[in-house]
Parts: sequence; structure tokens; C-alpha cells
Amino acid sequence: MPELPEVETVRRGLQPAMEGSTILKAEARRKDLRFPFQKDFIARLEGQTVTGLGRRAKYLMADLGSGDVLLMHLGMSGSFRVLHDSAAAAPGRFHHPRGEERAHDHVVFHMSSGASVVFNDPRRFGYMKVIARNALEHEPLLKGLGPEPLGNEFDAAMLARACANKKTSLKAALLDQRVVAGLGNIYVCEALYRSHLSPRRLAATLSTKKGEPTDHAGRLVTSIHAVLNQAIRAGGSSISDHRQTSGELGYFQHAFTVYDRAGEKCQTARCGGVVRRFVQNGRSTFWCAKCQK
DNA sequence: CCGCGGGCCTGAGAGC
DNA sequence: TGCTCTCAGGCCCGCG
Repeated sequence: MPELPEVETVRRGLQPAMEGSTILKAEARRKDLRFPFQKDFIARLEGQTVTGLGRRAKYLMADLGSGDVLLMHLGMSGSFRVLHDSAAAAPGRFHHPRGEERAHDHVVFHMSSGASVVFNDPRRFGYMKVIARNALEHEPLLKGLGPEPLGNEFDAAMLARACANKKTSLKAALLDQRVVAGLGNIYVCEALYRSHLSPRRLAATLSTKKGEPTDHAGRLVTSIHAVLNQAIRAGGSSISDHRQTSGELGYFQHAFTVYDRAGEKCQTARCGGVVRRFVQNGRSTFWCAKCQK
């Protein structure tokens, strides 16, 4: 579910509740999510102050005073809720805020700020892992991640270079986190549409001729920047699971041009095409065959 | 090494 | 109402 804009929305929502605050108590309500929790998972969290909350690709990373980093991934259906309950901060008492527990509330952090941070994940494709900050570069989950699409290193030249030796479609290349890290099915479809590039095009045919109409890579980078920034401003896309940490829905789904819009008219002026769906590498691709080449 | 398909889970929605 | 089938913002793993 959550792609970069959703994860960034969650990060911004968690920041005031977690940054500068101490984890008084951590609860893991089952023994595993996607993977079993580490044996010392709880022990390495409790009593630690969160000194910063960052994001790398689709990972949230909480820096702890101990020198550890809490790595969190939302999988397909993960979400965080921040609940404020004065009773939660009362010494020795950590009853569930607002009384009601929802199904699939798997992890709870009781923060010294008085907030409870609750991780909910019906499908349990998400996971959490504590690793030492000085071992981050060796972490298998992060190793091999490509550049941040909103970072300075990500530009047309580097995208074209990363695609040059690929033997796959442009759609598959953009979903490959080694090429660029943070895009998922929705934003790849949307970015390809905006740049009028076919998802079927061979990735290796991406050219970058600055200032010319055939600057495919330049157009793509511009489209990726635009769609991600707009989606972040909208609080992400809520299709079924994604929520802002307040529980409020994101609303970028209303701005989709092709994703989940099969059968609808293409929105490009004077195109007259129709949005189609087909399956590519096991994932739905939505596009307009008339204006995406 | 690379690319692909299967599998991990639960729940929503369609069709019967 | 209920059953069966398909599909879903991701990504690890094993295979060829």
C-alpha cells in the first residue's frame, strides 16, 4: 500500500508525538509481523529517547538515544495512529487509550509525551527491526536501495544510466527499488502517464537529450517530482488502508489520472483515448495507449 | 548477476 | 445470506 508519499505523511504525523520523547513502554502483541520480532526487540526500545524520525525510501527510521535505529516498514496494509490520552502517561498504568482496541493493533509505543503510537497491519506484510546505527550500511533490507526520488542525486542523467543496462520494461524498472527507491504501483503509473511514456517501453530506450522533445528521462524525472510532491501535500492516497496518523484519510486518490480508472476517458486535452488496465509482472498497469509512447 | 513468478496474509467486493 | 473467486500502495526468495 504505502508508497513514498504515504510513508512521508506518516512520518510527519508521528514526528510531534515521538521526536524528543521517550518510549516508556513498548508492546508487541504477537510474536511476529512479516518476520518474528527480535528476542531483544522490546528491551532495546523501552527507556530510549527518540532523537529523530527519518525516512529512507518506504522505511521509517527512528533514531534512539542508545545508538540503535528502529526500522519500520508498512508493507501493504500497515498504518500508524497517534492517540492522546493523559492516563497513558500516568505512572505504571498503560491501559489502551479510549478503551477500544481495534483488530490488528500489533505494536504500541507509550511515549513520555503522553501519546500512544499504535501500529495496525491486517495483512502483516509490514515489519520492525532494531539495528545499530553504525551497522546501517550493512543492513540487508537497505542495501542496494537506489536514490531518493526527491533527493539531489536523482536526475535525468542518472535515471537514464540506471535504465541503460536493463532488459525489462520501463514500468518494471521504475518499480525496481535499486533504480529509484520509494515509488510503487500507483505513482509509477501516474508518473508514466504524465510524461506520456508507455509502461511497455524498454527501459533501456530512455534517452536524455536535454531541452529536446526526446528527453524522456528529463520528462520522467519532472513527472515523478510533481506527482510525489502533490501526493505528499494531499496526505497520500487512501484506497483502503492508508490513514494519516490522526485517522484522517489522505485525499490524493481523487487526483489519480489513470490508476484504478480503467474505462474512463483520458484526461489529456484532445487525446480522446480511454484508460486501460493490463497486467505487467503480476501487477496492474493503468495507461492510455494513445498518448503514452 | 538478472528477471520473473510464487508466496506471504487479510478483507473487500463482485457474481452467483 | 453466504459461498467462491479475484484483487489489493510491497517485497523476499528460489528458479532458470
